[in-house]
Order: sequence, then structure tokens, then C-alpha cells
Amino acid sequence: MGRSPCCAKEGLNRGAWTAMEDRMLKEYIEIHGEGQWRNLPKRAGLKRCGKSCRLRWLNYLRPDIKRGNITHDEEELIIRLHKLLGNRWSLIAGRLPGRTDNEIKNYWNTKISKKIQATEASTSGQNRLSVTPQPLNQPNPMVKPSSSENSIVIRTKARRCTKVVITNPAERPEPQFSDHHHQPDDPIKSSEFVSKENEPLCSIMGDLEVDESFLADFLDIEFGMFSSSNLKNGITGGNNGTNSPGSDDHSVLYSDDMLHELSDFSPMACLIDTESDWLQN
DNA sequence: AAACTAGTCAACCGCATCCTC
DNA sequence: TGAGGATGCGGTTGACTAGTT
Repeated sequence: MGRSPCCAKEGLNRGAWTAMEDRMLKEYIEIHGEGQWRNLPKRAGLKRCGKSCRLRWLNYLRPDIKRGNITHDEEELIIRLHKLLGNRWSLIAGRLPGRTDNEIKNYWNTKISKKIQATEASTSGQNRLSVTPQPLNQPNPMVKPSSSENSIVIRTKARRCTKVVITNPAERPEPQFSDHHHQPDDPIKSSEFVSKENEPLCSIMGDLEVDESFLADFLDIEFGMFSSSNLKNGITGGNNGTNSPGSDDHSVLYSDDMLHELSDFSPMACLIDTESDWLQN
């Protein structure tokens, strides 16, 4: 059942890239664009694995890479996103323009995790949503296996979630409570995000199964707009928002006012649809 | 000055997921 | 619908550098 290796490793350069290789790769991509990584090295005349070329481009050569130290604001954002997403570096990086997943991962492992550990050591009893130390090789306390009833889940392996439709609570069918700890009168439950299949957002996000109370706390505390009352009272379209009145699409969209008011909302976009620019449009 | 240690980060690896046929 | 290739992702490694003894 062996997988075929991504490339024949014989005769290929490995290790650090030379300036010459960088130039060749950059010139090739500037002319031909990204993609076709497997064939790229041959076409560009590089003795490198396609994966290696891709990584080099994404992490170093891309023109929009931001150089220099991570700012305090960026660090705070990383911490917040990590609290919610766990080690899903590409999602986190997606909310930090010019930063790469590799850079953020390295930064976390070398700087933030130590800072956090030091914080933990000095404060024994901490608030759940304070900067919670999460040694990388230990289970995230915010995370739990889905098989465990009382556990919260963010699996470390990422799965992609590119499309989530948030339906209008008024128009969607009664939620199916498959899980006994979901109380129908639970505020977050009654206003919960749902997908096309009426699954809670928490579970439709691929394997990102975030405990709903945690998500509720996060949304309330980090993004106050998303208190359950706001959700109940209609972040649904139909006001002055982007939802076109005649649309037969029942998805919930957010009004321009709301989006402007919530300047820090953008990080949430990555949870819902990393690849779309719906926030900007 | 040399040896050792710790920190940083680019690059590699294997696996998961997506895409195409 | 399934197989296989392509791509993306997170974890890990190891080379390099700076600091310390």
C-alpha cells in the first residue's frame, strides 16, 4: 500500500536554498504563476522537490511576506486565535497578513508558549479565557476527544471547511438535538450557527469541534457582538445589511454597520470561510 | 579562545484532504 | 464511485547563531 513519494529524492538538492535557486524559483513563478508544484522544479531547472519549492515560495519568496518582528498586536491576535483554534497555524496565519503558518508556529513554540508557561507558573488559579498555557505536546485543555462526553474538542489535525451557510433561525427547522447535553433553552443553542445540514457550526467546522459553551464565551468575550441576544435579535438579514431583500437564500448575512462596529470581527472569518472574502465584499 | 548551551527558524516528513479522471 | 495524483497542513528536525562559562 505504499504511497508513491512526492518526488524522486535522488539527485535532488536538500537543505538551505541558495540565492541562485531562490532567483530561479521566483522568476519562474513570476512568469508562470503558482501551482503545478510537482512539475515546477523540472520546468524551472531546479534540482528540488516540488514540495520544497512550494514551501520556499510560501514561506520566504512570496512578495507579500512581511519581514520583521511580530508586533504586540499580532502576538495578542495569535494568542486569541490559538485559544480558539488550537494549533491550526494556517488558519491563524490567514488572519495575519504577510505572516506564514510556519513563522507563526515557530513564534508560538519559541516565544509565546514559554511566556504562557511562565504566566501559568506564577498564577495558579486562572480564568478559563485568560491566556491559558498549552504545552504543545500535551492535550489542549480547551480540547477534548469527541468520544468523551464532557470533553471539548479541537483536533489538532486540520480539516478544511470552506463553506458554511448560516441559516435564519426563524426559517430553519427545529434543531435536532443529537447530544443530550444540549439543552433546548440553552441560549447559545437556541441561536446557534447552523450549517446547510442543520448541524451546529461547532461540528460542521470539519474536525474543529469546539465546545459550544466555550465558543459562546469566546464569541461573547472576544467578539461581544455575538452575544446570544444579538444572535437572537437578528443578525439576520433584511435590515440595512448585505442580505438582498428579494433573495431566496436564507443565509444570515451581517449588516455593514455591524461589520464596521466590530472591527475585530475579521478573525472570525477564518472560522467560517477562510477562502472567501465575504467580509470584504 | 574554546567548549558548551539555549534559542531560533528554515526545511523536511508523513499524513489528510482535495481534485480529477 | 473509487483510485490515484496533487496539494495543504502540522509536527519535527537539525543547522546556525548568540550567549555563557
